Amino acid sequence: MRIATWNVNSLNVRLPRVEEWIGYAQPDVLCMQETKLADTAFPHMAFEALGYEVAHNGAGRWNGVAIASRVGLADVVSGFMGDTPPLFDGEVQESRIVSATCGDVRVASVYVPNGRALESEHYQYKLAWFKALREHLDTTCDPAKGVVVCGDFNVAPEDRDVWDPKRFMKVTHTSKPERAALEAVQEWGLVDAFRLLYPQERLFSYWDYRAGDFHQGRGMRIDLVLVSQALAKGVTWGLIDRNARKGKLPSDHAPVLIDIDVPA
DNA sequence: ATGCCTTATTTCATAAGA
Repeated sequence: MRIATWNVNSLNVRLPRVEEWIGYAQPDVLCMQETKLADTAFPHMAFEALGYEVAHNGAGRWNGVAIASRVGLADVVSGFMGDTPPLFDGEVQESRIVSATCGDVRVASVYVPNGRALESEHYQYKLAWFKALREHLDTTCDPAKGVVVCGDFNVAPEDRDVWDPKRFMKVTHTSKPERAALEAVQEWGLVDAFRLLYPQERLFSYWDYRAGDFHQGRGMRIDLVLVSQALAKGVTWGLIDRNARKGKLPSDHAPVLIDIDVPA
């Protein structure tokens, strides 16, 4: 199974690039984030034409996550669970996770809140959201089975996952609490598939649009494919498709794809 | 030291991203 994750930064704008990419990357499952679409506006026909079923959780304007699959799409769940209590008083439920069973694998597409700044209430929300993700896994998934949680985690797991750690001292995406929150999710029973394939490499999945950051190599690795132990043994190949960040109207993120021999 | 760009919308200005 070839599974991929891509923060598309508006599927309205990016649909031609996504269609092109599906054409040559041929993912079995493509998780997308920041579709910025309402469910009613999702371009289902474009994906059906390519042989994919899609589960989408979106309210328009902000956020929005999707799973496109050509190996089946069952038991779709939008959000954490039907009756997840709000993370804080007055929370507007945001569209940041959708789950589905594709083939024999339970897949989640996640878009972790940005956090904005260490002193921001949005940072506290980010940490709370991570905790809710862990609880979601605890209550709805089995770590002994085939599980993939992929998406834009808005956390660089280690210093080597940012272009210059010195410049990430007092900002989000690299702080200890954020990394601990990500680790708590991984401790449920998930490993970073990219690091299985590339133990040392410093490769990135996001580059700011500004200041030529992409061509200067000023990036971060914040888009992750986390796989359960049962699947980790079957990870055979993968890459971050840096070419998809080039050219006309690119997303600011590149897709990450991973090939897995899924045990029967 | 900071912004640089891109997107969507309650659009010709603002919010958000990371």
